[in-house]
Amino acid sequence: MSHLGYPRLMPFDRDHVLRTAAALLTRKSTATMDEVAKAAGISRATLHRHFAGRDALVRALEALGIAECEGALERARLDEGPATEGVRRLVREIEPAAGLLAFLYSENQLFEGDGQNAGWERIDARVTALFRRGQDAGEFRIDLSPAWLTEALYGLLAAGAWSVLDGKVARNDFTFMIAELLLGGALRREES
Amino acid sequence: MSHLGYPRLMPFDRDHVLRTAAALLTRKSTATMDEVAKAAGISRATLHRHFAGRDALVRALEALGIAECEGALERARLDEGPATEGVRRLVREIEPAAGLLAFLYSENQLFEGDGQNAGWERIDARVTALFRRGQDAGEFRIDLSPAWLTEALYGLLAAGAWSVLDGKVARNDFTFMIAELLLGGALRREES
DNA sequence: CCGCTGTGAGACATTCATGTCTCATCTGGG
DNA sequence: CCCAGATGAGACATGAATGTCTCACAGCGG
Repeated sequence: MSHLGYPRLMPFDRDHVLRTAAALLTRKSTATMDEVAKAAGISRATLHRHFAGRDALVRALEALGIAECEGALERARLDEGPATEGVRRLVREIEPAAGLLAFLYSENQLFEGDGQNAGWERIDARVTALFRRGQDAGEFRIDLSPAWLTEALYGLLAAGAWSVLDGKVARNDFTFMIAELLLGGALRREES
Repeated sequence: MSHLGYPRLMPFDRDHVLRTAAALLTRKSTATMDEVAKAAGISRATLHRHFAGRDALVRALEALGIAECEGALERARLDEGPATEGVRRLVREIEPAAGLLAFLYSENQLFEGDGQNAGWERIDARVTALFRRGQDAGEFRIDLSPAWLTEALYGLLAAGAWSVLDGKVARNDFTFMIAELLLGGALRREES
């Protein structure tokens, strides 16, 4: 597996580099530019040719995360049908990006003070609106604010992603666990 | 507020330093030793006299977090009464340490590979046992594993702590929000 | 065949946090 | 009063990551 015999010159694949970096930084948020480059199979020089520095790389990852989120929001069609099903679709669609989001979730603590990226605000607004719609429709309880439900969703996504990475839970259970806990909670229902 | 007129020599207060460091690192996880020292009102030299380095400081914070957790576990008396009330008591008791735990929660991603501190394993075991007891008693649903409920609790505690820091939710709602979401979920109940 | 473009490898300077050290000063006890 | 202990301030060396640069070479098109 180490070398395939062709240490040839690879053309630069921006998307591949970003996704590899996301996967690495999710596991090791302090990885150096050199480690990122090696993980992506390119040289540090090339990495630096395309991303001015670590900040630029993280910002590109943030943009990727925002794009993935907005794609998931579109595919989940949050405006259609019951809000409950919208939440389930959202969790399902966002699952592939959960690792990247978990990294950004812990990294974004640094962005306080300089006004966070407008992209996150738009995403927040759409998710919050979903929970508010569910409350107005009588599906969701009204004693938990939409803002908190949104933050709780993020926290559960990150917890789920890390739990999968640590092998504490099975990847196949990811969507079910998060959606079920967020929607129904831990308490057993009295079945009708 | 800047100077009280007495820039005198302060005796070293280990607990005060640790708690100040925890508060700072919760907001800015990359704070330098110099920033930690200034925040605690001591010189970098003194800080380094008592903590061999950043690793030692983080480890001391980890030990503090473990101690706070175990204290909360004791006070919550998880073995008494319904597991549901045990969860509520645990969240209430652990609230003062939530910021520190949120920091350690994101920092502990680094500890992978070298075998994490045995203290966390003990805490994990006690919390997991609480959820399992609730399942056995018929209080909690059985299609969500105790391990996931434990991880979800950590994730919600971190999300709650960061939300309070960001001013997105009120500090007074912390315990209620976390316990209610974890136990009951977002769905509205059919009241009897 | 030749030249252009982009890459890999590595050298190099710079920056920054860290860790160690010295020295002056303050505090408290004998 | 004087000495021991501990702190604050700052200088200094170290190491790591970063950012910049050069050079050789592979691919690709004319």
